[in-house]
Amino acid sequence: MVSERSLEVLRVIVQDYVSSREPVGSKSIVERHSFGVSAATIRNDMAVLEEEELIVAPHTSSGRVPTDKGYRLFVDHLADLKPLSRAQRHAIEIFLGESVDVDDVLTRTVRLLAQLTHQVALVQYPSVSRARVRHIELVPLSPQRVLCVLIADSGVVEQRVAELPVALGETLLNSVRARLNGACVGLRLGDAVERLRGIVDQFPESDRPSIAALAGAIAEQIESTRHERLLMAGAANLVRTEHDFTGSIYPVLEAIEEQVELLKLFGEMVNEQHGVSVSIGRENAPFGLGETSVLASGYAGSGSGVARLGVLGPTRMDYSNNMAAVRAVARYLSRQLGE
Amino acid sequence: MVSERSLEVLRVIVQDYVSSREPVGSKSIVERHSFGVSAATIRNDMAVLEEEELIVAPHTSSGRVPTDKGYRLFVDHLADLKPLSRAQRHAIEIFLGESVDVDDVLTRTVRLLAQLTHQVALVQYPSVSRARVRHIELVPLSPQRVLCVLIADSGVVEQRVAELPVALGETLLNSVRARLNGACVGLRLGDAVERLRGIVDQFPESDRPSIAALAGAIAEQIESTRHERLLMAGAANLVRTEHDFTGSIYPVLEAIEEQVELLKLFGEMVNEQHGVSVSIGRENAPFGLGETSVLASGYAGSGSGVARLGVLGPTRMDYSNNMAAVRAVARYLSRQLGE
DNA sequence: ATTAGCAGTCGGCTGTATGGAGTGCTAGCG
DNA sequence: CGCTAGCACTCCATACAGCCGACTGCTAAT
Repeated sequence: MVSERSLEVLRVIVQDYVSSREPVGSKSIVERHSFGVSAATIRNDMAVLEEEELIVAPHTSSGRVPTDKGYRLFVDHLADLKPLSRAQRHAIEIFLGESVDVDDVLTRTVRLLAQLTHQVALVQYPSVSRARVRHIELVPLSPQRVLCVLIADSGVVEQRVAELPVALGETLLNSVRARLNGACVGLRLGDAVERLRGIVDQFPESDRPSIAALAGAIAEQIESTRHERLLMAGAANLVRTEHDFTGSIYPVLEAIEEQVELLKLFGEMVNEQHGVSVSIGRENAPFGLGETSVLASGYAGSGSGVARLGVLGPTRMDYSNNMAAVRAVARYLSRQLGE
Repeated sequence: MVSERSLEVLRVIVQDYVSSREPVGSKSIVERHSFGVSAATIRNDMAVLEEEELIVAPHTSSGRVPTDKGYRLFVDHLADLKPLSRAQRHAIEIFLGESVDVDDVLTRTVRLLAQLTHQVALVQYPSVSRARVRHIELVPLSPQRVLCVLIADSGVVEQRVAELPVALGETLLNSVRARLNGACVGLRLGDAVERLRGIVDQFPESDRPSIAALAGAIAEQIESTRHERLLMAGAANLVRTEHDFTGSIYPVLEAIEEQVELLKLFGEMVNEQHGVSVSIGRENAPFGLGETSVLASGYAGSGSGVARLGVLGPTRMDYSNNMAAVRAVARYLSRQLGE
């Protein structure tokens, strides 16, 4: 039904439409590509593609535009990820190589990705549910307020202030610190939460309320790291591509800032460890992103535990280039964090 | 030259233009406000205002629009900061009251401010140059890598990994930690940097390279906190007001993401401790923000040291409301951090 | 000083004509 | 049977003309 050449036609329609932003007609196809057949033949092929709902004509007599289904076929079978240019690889090395800590490397990564793809870039903080506790530090701020610092082996540092109902002396605090570290270091964060509950009972009754407050604060910290965060960069790029949206980009930006829907989407997308997942157009409608495409890839932090990164942009985007960029950055980031 | 009534006319022109987005004519003024004079009289006043370059007519025969100079006069002499509504005050209390740490309170603040003003909100991290060292923690990650955590009394926590040329044993690390804390706790961050240099000499020669690496990492951390950061929220609001810009909002969003120019602008704006500073339109041209206005106010973190927060939006914005919101949020934030 | 009236200007909207791009269809060719 | 050339048709985009309405500036009268 759909001949080999028809698919080739679909490919060039996607490519030309992405680069020119104009519906592409049969004539311009034979001009720009050497199919060795005439425009009329291409038209027949296009009729087949339209029959299959892979392309559509915005108006009775205008060129054709890929449908969501067309893009889907393109990324699944037609797109060849062109490797990044030497300059681009170099930029990744240089730019990410200078990072000093986890926050820094993620901030740099998200900016870099926005620059490489010219889209909105998103990086999820490493999920630490499977990371392990490296160290717990308690710092008295005032007699009844203690800053709890939790350091995970992924390099992530969480902080929180605990309010104590009863003041704790310095020696007791030291004892608590030692006990906490002894019990929790090396545990997965999830397991640490349970262990924390048992610790309270090991202290004299009078101190328990305060120690319970401390343990509770740390448990909350661990929970809050599950409460995942997202870094964003390149919002300006969305504005640049505003013409590609039928309505306003306002709800899109809102959804991005809101984060929660986006995190859900990320969660559903990435399943395989490697490889870039693509979610196109209406597939994202439940998330208020019906006119956007999202590319995502998992990356592995050192404490294992997989997090995601990717880009978001109009359905009409350069999938080949962007998929390659996402893949490369994800790989490099995994390597960087693994060290 | 400019009569009392002329100024009143300017005021209503600003107000009406802001709320209607349409150039305002003499007729609509006498309809909507009770000046007790006719449209022709208003026209005479408007001629004076135009003479003074406080308003301008986009086309030969259309209503008038305030100029940058007109807005300036308005905010300096005509605007009355209407106090926030009871509901708004309540929202601030509720929303910020739940915060658990400095990062959290700033994130909430910037979102709140964006919501109250319907503009892009900006919050600068508390400058800690005058904050004091509360605690330094060293956590070995591997024999030659140590995570340095620096806790300031403003509640800010900085982290960085130091690479050691030679491994340090646990006891030595403990000794270094004690020495560092003994020397630096209580010092202003700026002073701590100098003190760090002297410490290296107190250890045996063989260990000095590694200890120098540690001290260097901490010194760098302190420096990097000067390297100021900005939180942003409400980018979607900028898109909503896109019509108010003659060109694209692309360069505006870019400037915001870039941060550096914006930080300069913030730095130049806020001088007095209290009160909201306003920078209007072309006054911001050197920063690539010639069509935007920026409202800013200082706020005081606990460790003293003043940082800024504010909003950015099109010149045509509701100055009265937004100045009130910025002032209220700055005050509340100062109080919150002061506790 | 204020007002009423009037002429003049210009933006924005509507309706019409035109050019051009692209399609679908059909008949003919290898 | 696939491919091609040609043709009639559709519809968008643009330009242009004309009209309406809003507003101003000016002048003369109060």
